[in-house]
Amino acid sequence: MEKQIEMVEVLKALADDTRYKIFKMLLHSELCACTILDEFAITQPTLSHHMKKLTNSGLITCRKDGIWMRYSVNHAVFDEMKLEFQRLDKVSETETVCLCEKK
Amino acid sequence: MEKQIEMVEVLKALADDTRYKIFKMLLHSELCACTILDEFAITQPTLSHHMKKLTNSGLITCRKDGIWMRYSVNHAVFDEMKLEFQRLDKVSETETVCLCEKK
DNA sequence: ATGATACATAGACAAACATCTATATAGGAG
DNA sequence: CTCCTATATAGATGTTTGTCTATGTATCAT
Repeated sequence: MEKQIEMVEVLKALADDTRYKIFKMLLHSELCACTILDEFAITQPTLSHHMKKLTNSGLITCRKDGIWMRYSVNHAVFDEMKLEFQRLDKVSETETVCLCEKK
Repeated sequence: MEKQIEMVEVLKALADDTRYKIFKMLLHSELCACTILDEFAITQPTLSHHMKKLTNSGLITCRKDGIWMRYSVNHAVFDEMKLEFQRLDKVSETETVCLCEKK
């Protein structure tokens, strides 16, 4: 069964400069919060808030490792998002017709 | 030269239930504002506001046709967005290393 | 010129959001 | 148990956003 992802929630998670940059940082390596924090001019609670939005969307997962919280990309969700965009390109969904075509 | 798209701006444009649905409606047919409006329980000025966000991001284009404003997807931008996601998957950008790896 | 229709703009407002400071929690070291 | 470090939560605040009503603009038909 397919991952039922909430597209708009994932898009909202990525639709912020800071979070999009965090996402890109996590794409190729698992990082802990303090390492991510070093890259930004924000406070620790602000980062914590952003990480919550990212994990709530499903796009980012976290695991507790002693003192540290290690974050990484949930590639299943990312792949599903990309796949959804590919699908949109092909499928014609409801195919609305413009009512003003009475030229 | 490539379309220099502003990813986060495009993502912001799509990160709303109403706008995401509008985007999907426009993917396969050019539609005028009044036809789009029929599909939603919002007022005409609210739709106008959403269309502005979509067109400002570059993802949607519009052309005036007499009385009507006809909207459609700018596939160059949509393709560029998808391509960007594909690129991210491959390229390792800055490749940050976690500083807490002192296990 | 007048009226009707399609859309945009202005201004108001409540909800959501990004951010901060202060504080709580939880794990590890001594 | 105590202290330090990493992270989360609570509460406050200014900004952005989605929405509305009211009004302006532009195009077409009469």
